[in-house]
Amino acid sequence: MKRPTSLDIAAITGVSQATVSRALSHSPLVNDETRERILSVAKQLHYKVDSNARKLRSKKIHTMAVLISADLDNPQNPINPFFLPMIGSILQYAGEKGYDIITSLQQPSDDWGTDYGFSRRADGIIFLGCKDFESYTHKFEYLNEVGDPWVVWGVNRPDCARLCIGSDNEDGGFKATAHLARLGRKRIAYFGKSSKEHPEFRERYEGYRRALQAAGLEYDPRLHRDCFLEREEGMNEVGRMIEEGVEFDAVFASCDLLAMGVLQGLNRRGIRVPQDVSVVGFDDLWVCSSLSPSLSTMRQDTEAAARVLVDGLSNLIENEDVRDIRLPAQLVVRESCGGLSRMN
Amino acid sequence: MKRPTSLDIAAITGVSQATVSRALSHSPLVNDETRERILSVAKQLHYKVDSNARKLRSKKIHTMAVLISADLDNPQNPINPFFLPMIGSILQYAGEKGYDIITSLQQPSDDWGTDYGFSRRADGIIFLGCKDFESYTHKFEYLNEVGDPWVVWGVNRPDCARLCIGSDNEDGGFKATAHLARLGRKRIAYFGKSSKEHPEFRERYEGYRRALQAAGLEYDPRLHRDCFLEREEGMNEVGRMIEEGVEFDAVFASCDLLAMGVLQGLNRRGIRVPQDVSVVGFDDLWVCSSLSPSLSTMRQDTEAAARVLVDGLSNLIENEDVRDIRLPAQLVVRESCGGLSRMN
DNA sequence: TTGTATGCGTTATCAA
DNA sequence: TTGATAACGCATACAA
Repeated sequence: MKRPTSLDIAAITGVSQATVSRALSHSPLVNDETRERILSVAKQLHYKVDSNARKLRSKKIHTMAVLISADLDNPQNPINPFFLPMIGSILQYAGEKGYDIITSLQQPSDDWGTDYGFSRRADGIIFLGCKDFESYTHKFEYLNEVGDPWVVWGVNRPDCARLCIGSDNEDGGFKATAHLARLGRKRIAYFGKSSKEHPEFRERYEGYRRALQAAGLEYDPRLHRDCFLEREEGMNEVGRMIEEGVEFDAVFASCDLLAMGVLQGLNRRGIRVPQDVSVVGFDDLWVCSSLSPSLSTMRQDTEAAARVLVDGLSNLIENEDVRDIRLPAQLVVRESCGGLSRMN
Repeated sequence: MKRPTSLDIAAITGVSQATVSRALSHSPLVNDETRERILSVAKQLHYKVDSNARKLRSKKIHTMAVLISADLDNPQNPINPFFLPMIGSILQYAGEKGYDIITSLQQPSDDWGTDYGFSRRADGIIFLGCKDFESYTHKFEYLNEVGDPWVVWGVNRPDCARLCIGSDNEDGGFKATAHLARLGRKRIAYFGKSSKEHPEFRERYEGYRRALQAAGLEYDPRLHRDCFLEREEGMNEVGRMIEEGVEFDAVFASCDLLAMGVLQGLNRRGIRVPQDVSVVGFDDLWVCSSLSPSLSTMRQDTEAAARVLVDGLSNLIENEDVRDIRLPAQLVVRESCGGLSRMN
């Protein structure tokens, strides 16, 4: 089947190519009856605008690039499962707003400033996470220099990013820890990163510290366990803590994957959750409700996130005002922190 | 910063624009020394080819569309987690092969035949799954009429698709069931679809039937439980089976999400896994090893799948020979089916 | 409200 | 090995 062009439609309809173009881009400068005729012929021939020609000619190309933080050393599971529903909602919502999405993994070798804007493949970029913000700083700065709009999820670094969107991590860390304290837990451990290279985890850590203070609990560095995103790390780290003889009765893990590892580690050592140790995670991965014990966690609203990201980037592209947004993270109580049971 | 064009590079280098274009597209028709000069200037200016101009002019646009099967009624989790690592690997591998990827959810309203090829947004389409193949048949047929190359994962329908790629579901279903029979299980239930609308699950079901026969076990329709992709369905269905008084000592669930629901349902009723009932799933989602009991399953190799899909579509696009491929599914034994424990 | 003419930044064809 | 020149299919300034 041959692909028809706007010239074909014009010839059949008996109008000029320009009028066809106008009719198809919903220009008001076209007679209703003419438009009807054009649209009907276009539909009959299954005509679609050549997106490349359109993008070449127009200033805006109505396309967003989504760059996903990925662990390329782990081909089995390169993308953090937290991002899955977010990607789904971004695809859905951006589609509704008329944006195409091109997706890519964050490659350290890439030159984002030119790979998208300069090659005119996208009007702007959404960064989903960023494993180590510091090491990418110069890339982001170059992106700013080039002038391409971009938004980043999670990382709160207004010094560098024109628009930062994420959950209110400090508040989330506070709520999680405060809940554990309210349950009477006195020796609450923090599992996760806390350095400035990982701003979103650092914030959760700061919330943890504030909650300890608010509850009158002393901070003990031995309860501060440095680990990152993997289940295995959580499992190993909790084992190490036990071997070191550190006493604890609760764990706030800065993400659910770590929390899952902690649950597994405790389980293997016969430590009961929540009777002996309460555990709260962060993210609310879909699997939390299927674990046993089911995992209490700070829920991040990925659907809202997707909307705010797409709207924010869209505003940047259109040169409208934007402002950073912190979405509230919400405590979801399940079995792993005692109290209510069988909830969800 | 202003975006440079090939004309700018030409002016600076003192050659014609045509030569610049040739140098940048690795044409052999250009003097080595000239090429060096051009590339160095291009690099200095951060020049990138305008992909829209290139795609407009050339026949092939080196872009694949990935259409993901999605449950749009479930905005919280529209994409099946099974696809996550596959998407990651597709992005990675297609990128290495020089293909752009545009991603979209399968919208029932879309006109795939023209939305991609006719709008020249992609050279071909990869379908990740398909909730109900029958209802989409006419769409696929139209796609064939239009001549756009496409590949589908999972569904084996050579009558319609030029290229079908998936796991060997029948063999997988057989192996899972045969393993349960080997453990001495006599009353093995099948959870999942079995109608022709869902070819990949039907095949798993057929493997189940064949294994029953091979083991000399009688087929009992009461052990044949119709349900689909959700954890909840698995949980509800196992409850229903128990209420109906159907005796069973094993479950082969046609996907891990169902199996997870089954585990939960059994757990709530105090039925022990694997002592009372053995459970085997299908997929090997990343969470299988974190459940308790950890879930035995038929592993689908998503990384191999990604390669085969991308290579297959690439071959279709280049008019080379293709042939359907069934990747072997591999039994992964974990706690839920007894036998070994603490494996993985 | 419509048509004419031009150009977006490439790749491809031809001639040199 | 290179340069001039013609498309690619559309959007838009301008004229009518």
